Amino acid sequence: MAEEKTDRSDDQWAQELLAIGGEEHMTPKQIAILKAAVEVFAEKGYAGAATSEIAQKAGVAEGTVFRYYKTKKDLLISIIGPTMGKLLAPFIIRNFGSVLNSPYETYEDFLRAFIVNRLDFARNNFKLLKILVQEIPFHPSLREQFVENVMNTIVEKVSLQLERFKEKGQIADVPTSAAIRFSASAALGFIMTRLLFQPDKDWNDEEEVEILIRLIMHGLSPK
Amino acid sequence: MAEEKTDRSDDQWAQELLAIGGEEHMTPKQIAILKAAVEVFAEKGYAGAATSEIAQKAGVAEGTVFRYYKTKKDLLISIIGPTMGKLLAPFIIRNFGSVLNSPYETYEDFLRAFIVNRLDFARNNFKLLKILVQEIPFHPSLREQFVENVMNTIVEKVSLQLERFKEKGQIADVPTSAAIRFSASAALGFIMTRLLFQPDKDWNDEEEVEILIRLIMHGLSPK
Amino acid sequence: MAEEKTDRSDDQWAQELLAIGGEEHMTPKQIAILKAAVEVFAEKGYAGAATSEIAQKAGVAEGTVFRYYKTKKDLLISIIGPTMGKLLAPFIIRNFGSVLNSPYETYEDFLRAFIVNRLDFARNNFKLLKILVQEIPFHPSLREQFVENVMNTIVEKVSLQLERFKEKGQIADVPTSAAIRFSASAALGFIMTRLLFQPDKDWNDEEEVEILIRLIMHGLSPK
Amino acid sequence: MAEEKTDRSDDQWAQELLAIGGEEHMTPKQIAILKAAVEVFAEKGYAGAATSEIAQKAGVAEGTVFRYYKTKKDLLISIIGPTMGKLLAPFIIRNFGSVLNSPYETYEDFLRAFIVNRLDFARNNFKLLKILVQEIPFHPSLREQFVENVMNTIVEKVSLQLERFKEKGQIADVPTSAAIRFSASAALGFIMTRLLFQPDKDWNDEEEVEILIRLIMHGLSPK
DNA sequence: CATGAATGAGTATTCATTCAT
DNA sequence: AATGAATGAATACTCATTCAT
Repeated sequence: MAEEKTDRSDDQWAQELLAIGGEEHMTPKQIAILKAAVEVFAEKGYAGAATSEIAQKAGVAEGTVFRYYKTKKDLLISIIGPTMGKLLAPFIIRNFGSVLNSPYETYEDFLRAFIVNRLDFARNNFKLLKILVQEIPFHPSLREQFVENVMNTIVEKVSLQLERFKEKGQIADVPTSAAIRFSASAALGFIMTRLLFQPDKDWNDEEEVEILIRLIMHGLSPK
Repeated sequence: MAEEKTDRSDDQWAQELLAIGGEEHMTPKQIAILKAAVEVFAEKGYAGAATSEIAQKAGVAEGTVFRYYKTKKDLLISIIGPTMGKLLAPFIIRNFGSVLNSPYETYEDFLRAFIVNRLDFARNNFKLLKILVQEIPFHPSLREQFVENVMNTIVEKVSLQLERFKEKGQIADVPTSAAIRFSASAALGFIMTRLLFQPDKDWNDEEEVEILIRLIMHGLSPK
Repeated sequence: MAEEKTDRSDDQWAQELLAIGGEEHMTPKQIAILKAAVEVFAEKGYAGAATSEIAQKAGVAEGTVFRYYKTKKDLLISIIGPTMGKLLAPFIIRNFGSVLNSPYETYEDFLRAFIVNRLDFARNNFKLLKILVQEIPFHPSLREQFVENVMNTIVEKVSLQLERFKEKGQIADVPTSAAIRFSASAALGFIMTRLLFQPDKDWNDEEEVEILIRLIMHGLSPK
Repeated sequence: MAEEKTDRSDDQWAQELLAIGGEEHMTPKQIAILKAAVEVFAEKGYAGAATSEIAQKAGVAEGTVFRYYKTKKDLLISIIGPTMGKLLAPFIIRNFGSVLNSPYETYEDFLRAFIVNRLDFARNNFKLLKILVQEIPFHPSLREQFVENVMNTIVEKVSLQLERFKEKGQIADVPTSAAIRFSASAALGFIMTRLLFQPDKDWNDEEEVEILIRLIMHGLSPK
């Protein structure tokens, strides 16, 4: 649960990278390459990034990059792949097994946990996510993988939860897909505004999250 | 109001391009180049697009591309610039002048008009918007322009409306910025799912919009 | 004797061009093209000059340049050719016919007339000469033409004069070729310093010419 | 004193290049590139030279040229820069320190040493000098550098010598600048005729130099 | 393992020249 | 005669990839 912690310095995603890479069998040079690649891909995009710059930033020779990653695309994939996996982590961990094991009593609790957790993850993996979002449109295989593995998995797992809460009468009787989309959009909109569009604003995260949850749960209509 | 129509074939954005380019004084070749550029930029991204491919797809010689657009970046800007402008169109047109002139009695009406109108625009300008979204991270000048001109304008205009409705007691007393973000996120989430992630699903747009508006207005809580 | 006058404004070589071009059968556009070509060739060199810039500076369409001069090289040659011819003008005019007709009593008089006249010519045709000097190394045909027509002609004509003066005992008994080279070098060195290296210095031309002639005639040895 | 030797084959300037380039740390390929560049620049001029031709003539791939010289202009500068420096060599070496250290008793001796030495240098560095002379008009920075560093240095150093000889009554009382110009013009005129205009003539260099010196010292007047 | 020199296909851009109007 | 749109070969330069050391 390394990514759960807060108060990380900006590029603490280095730790994520180790986890992502499969931990043990990575040499310091390989780690340096991955770190440099994340940096450069995030800044210039895959097509605009030069492997020579990555090598230089990693402090290795140009050829060394290709010793670890046969092609430039391999390097991209070995960054994006694990990042996609990590997006699923909280669901796999927390909801492992059946719905019955779910620790959440209300949808509100579930939402709160989800938003706080993923905001934290996004904060700590900002550059990785930036690459993910930037490159998915240009690599059909990545897109497929993303839709199939990530989106479908999330939708499926959350659907189970949502329907449980619906049955309990905790939430309104709207199509599950619309409800998920609505929740996820509102949450993502906040996370992206928070980290991407206005990162320098003086945010009170806890308060904002509560407002967000209130809006999702009660909408804009007055009591 | 060219972008208001529905049921366009996939690349009917060609018409948009004509309007975007300043209409009358464009030669067929220039139009072909713009169309080809939109196609290729959307598919491969600016950095990954080859001017030679654009020329080939446009059916002109490589040199011809540069007769009309001095640089590759000029070509990008002459696509993105007008697109940004068009994003503002409904606000400028419909809410011209003061808030008092607003034709909307309720926030719900306003929301509905906004979502329908922009969904339609997005449908007809899908590739243009894709380029816009994809390239903004890599061109600081574009980002600035976008934030300053587009986002600030929208936020400002919508703020006025929202506060008017808040005064009327039509919507809850939440911070305006959070309310706007919430509304916009929900709307954008729908539009992107509709067009980007599941374009092939059999959507009933009118119904979906009504559900979406209901969710925004009442949230997920049961009556 | 148009080129004999002094006090010309900087680009009075326009008149030269008319004379050079064969005068009568040139349209205003052709003249404009030639003038523009001289300007651009002098500034950027033949290889670095763009015909489009020449056309623009001449105020004509790009195609028009090629109506008058089939190729870019034609344009260069039609500038350089006549300029080479003009270099010979004073000899052909003044020494027309036999040596006996020569109007000069002493080599000193001849030198003085030559230097003053050619300095004036150089002043009024500065750009033309610049082109000549710059391009001759790169166009073997031009070089041949220059050596054969210009240099040999000058050497031959001056040889006759020089030998006459040598017979008269007016000048020392050195090989004619060395004497010519010596005189021409000293004169050219002054002209180039005067116009090319230090054009802004406050020159007293008459005095300088007298010193130069004294040096050529008497060398550096003290009286 | 590498450049002092005579009887070099045509492109023995290769040795110069090694010295010019900083000697030791040049790979064979880099040397080949420099040699090819000198060849092509001399023949076609900087603007008319194609890097592809340089690469081909050097027997390396196009990319290799740019490994060693980031731009085409870098390549030019790395040829011209050291050549300019070498022009000053004899003054720096021979007249190091003050005028008092000068090894020459008479201006004639000084002239003779200068002409012989520089003729030899020009012979061995013909193409390098050709490039220098050809490109100076088109590169303002080169011109400045040349005037400031080379010309001014030479003029200054020679002025000191000349004035010393003038005081001794060895040479006439003409303005120093005119005397230098006169000497240099006569010498350069000979060197250029010797190497550029009539390289194939059967020259007796020693005799020619003596005549030249006599002309500079005593002019054309008979004894 | 690691290097970095070498490669050559690929890129954006320029420009002399042509030709339909 | 004059135009200027169109061309496409040529140009300087980049970069992912290979390979001998």
